[in-house]
Amino acid sequence: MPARSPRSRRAAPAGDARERIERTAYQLFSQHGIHAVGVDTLASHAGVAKMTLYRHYPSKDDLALAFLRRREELWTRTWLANVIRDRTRKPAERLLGIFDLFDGWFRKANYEACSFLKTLLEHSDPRHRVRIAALGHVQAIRALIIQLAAEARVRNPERFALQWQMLMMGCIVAAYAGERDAARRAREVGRLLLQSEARRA
Amino acid sequence: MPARSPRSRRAAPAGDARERIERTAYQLFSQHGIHAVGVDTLASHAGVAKMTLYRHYPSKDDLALAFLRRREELWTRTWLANVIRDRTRKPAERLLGIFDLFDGWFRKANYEACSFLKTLLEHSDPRHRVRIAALGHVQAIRALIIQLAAEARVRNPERFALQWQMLMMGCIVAAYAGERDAARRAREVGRLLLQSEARRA
DNA sequence: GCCGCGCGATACCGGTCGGTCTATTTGCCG
DNA sequence: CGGCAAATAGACCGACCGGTATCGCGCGGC
Repeated sequence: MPARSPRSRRAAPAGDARERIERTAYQLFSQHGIHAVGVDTLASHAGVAKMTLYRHYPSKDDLALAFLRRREELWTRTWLANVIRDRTRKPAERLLGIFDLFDGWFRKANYEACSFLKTLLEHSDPRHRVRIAALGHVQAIRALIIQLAAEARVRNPERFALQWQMLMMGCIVAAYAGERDAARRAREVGRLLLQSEARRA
Repeated sequence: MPARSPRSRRAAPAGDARERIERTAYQLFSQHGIHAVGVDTLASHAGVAKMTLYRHYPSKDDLALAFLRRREELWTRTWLANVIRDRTRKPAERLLGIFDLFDGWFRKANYEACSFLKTLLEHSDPRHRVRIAALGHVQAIRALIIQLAAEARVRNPERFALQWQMLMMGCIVAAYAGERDAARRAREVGRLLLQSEARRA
């Protein structure tokens, strides 16, 4: 239990509103982007008064930040990282498995692309908090790949990870442009990259 | 001369406003995205009355369409396609030259990323005219790559072009995320892809 | 020399934006 | 039971959204 405050407050109903808000923000923001969803829409979809929303989050930007954090928790950590590690113990296969995972993702009916990229692209001001946060989440994914690359005993994990992530981002965008086989095609390139970078221990 | 209408109209001052509008739209839309720029901002930056703007373009969407067309003319055709063809006659070098060109682009002070991708990502409705147009422009780029790939006698030009374009888009996004060497890293992967796909005649 | 039209300026339209305020209800706690 | 915190609905704010209407000016063609 996440220690609501110095002194224990409500028990059952409390936190319920906050959770509904954040869940709704996750759905709407990830599907339509942040700019495209107004706070009124958000509050009504969450079944919550606007004032309740503003009690929990000082501004829409803060809510956007919370959305990105949740996205990292659900998408990056729970979905990407964990599933990849559960699939196989062979590091190279784990890297390639990213694209197998992507393949299923791309075929979802309402494929929403990567929220971090969408957020990044829709905030042109480099000093904006939300953009900076999105950037951090992109780098968190890179950190993950660096680790996998190191386990795969790649020559230069940092460089490799940058290239691998470019492949990932490229196929995410390609899939959003309607290319159904983007993941498979990216996987083929990934295999090439892996072959050229791998060194036997 | 583009045949202004059935009967000749004004000579010198006419079309001036239209040109200013479109040039301003190009600057502002490519830098900040379409949603982020309002028509009032646009008109005032162009030094034009709002009504003049609406006389030339029925709606903001139509102006956005014109912006994308201009982007294809200036960016895709004039910059990308022509420069690539002028650099060398060797098809494989032309393909790799894309990333050399990108390298300079990424280092521009106000690097604005790819307008087609940004437009695509900020329109989630797949039936929206502007999104569909952006998609068309992305495919125009692919057509260009397919041609270069065919000239390079690649095994499967369509598949190759899709993979090559994923590399391009991936490094465009990576550069937007602040990765200064994205073009060089993408070029390395491109060389791998080229080596594996090339067949000697 | 006058008419027409492209243009600029400005006010306006209904709607939505992010954000605030108030008055009221609800429900847990000591 | 009384008090307090959380949540509610809804009005309200100034600003801006895309888009329209009106009017007056200046210039070019007949």
